[in-house]
Amino acid sequence: MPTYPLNPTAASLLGFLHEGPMTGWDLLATAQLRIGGFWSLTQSQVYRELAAMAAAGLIAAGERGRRERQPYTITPAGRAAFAAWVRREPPEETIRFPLLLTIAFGRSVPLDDLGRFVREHREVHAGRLAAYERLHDAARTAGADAYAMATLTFGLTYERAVLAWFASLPEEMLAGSERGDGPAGEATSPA
Amino acid sequence: MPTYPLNPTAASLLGFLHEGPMTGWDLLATAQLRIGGFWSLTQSQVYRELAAMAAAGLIAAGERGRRERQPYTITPAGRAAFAAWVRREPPEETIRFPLLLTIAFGRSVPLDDLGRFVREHREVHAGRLAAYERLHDAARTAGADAYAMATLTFGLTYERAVLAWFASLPEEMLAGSERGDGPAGEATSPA
DNA sequence: TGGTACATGTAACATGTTACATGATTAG
DNA sequence: CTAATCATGTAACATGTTACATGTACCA
Repeated sequence: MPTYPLNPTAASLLGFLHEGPMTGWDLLATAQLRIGGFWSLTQSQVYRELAAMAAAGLIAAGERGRRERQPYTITPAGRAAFAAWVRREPPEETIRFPLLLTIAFGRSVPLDDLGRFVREHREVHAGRLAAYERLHDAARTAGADAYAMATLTFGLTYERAVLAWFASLPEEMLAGSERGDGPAGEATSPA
Repeated sequence: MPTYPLNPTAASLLGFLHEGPMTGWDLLATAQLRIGGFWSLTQSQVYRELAAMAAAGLIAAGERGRRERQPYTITPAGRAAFAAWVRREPPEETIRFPLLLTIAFGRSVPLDDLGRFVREHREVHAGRLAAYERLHDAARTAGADAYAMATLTFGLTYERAVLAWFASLPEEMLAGSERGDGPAGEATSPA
């Protein structure tokens, strides 16, 4: 066995296929829900990895269902490849946070724009925190295992930290007029 | 002006070149220090982007110095391209955290391995927090601008949150025998 | 009968990673 | 004189992104 070199995206798909046969569409949805918070993937990647893994014998295509649904089943070789992957040393995380780049070069950004960017991102994170809170509660209620809880707790912790950081920013970075941000007017700019 | 489509990595290099001519080597070091915490880049990318930007007229190569050092200067076209880039809407961040994948599939990981992975990563983050604390202090003392402080504060906040999350994990996920983890023996396991 | 959600797939390109090749300069 | 560090660059490949093409089934 030459131990086909799995990448983390492919390995995750194999991981989900341990729970039963699934189609690319289902796998994408499952992955985005369960690992999407710390491992992004796209539809295109999913189909590519599935095709590659099928060619390598790690998964087997089943019969098409309705709407051309193409289910895949994990093979013994797939289980072996996954088992080898999951016990490797995980590399460190990478974060790519474009808003922080914009802030790092903030001297060059018109203040109105910078303020708008910061406020918009803050709202996005507030929304994500709310979503994690719902997911976390639901998982706890449903008696999810400690591994699922740990990942959800990470999301919660991360989003709270990001919001705390937003709150710590000096006011100038949050200010700036509303521009293109709703039904204009109403901008109660003080001072 | 067709507004050459900058990617964030190239744009960042242009951003640093506003401070004066620099070589690829210097740019790499500068970038890793100033934005490396939230925007990873490699040596190979730096040279590739510099070559592409020079070809596009955004930067100009100066005379070679000692040791083949090749300094680049930003051109007016480069400043214009950067100015356009920096006021675009920044996309959302992407995080790719392999350890969390390993935990998500933790059911399939031998407990000793999982514990070791978690402990090792915790140490890495403790080290990074310490590094951020030093950088943050130094920057404050040196009177760095609010933009630099904001990015350093992000690093601090993020690393503290990650460590808090590690501390919140159930003990089983941190346990497991020491294996390959130093000069064996001495394992004062209590209880 | 027309729009929306489902579902798969490809193509083209951009970006990121790893490894290697080459050579200059400095410090010991 | 030799090892370490500085410094640039390329090649090959892996991964990620965006856009498009195609068709099915459901539901109002």
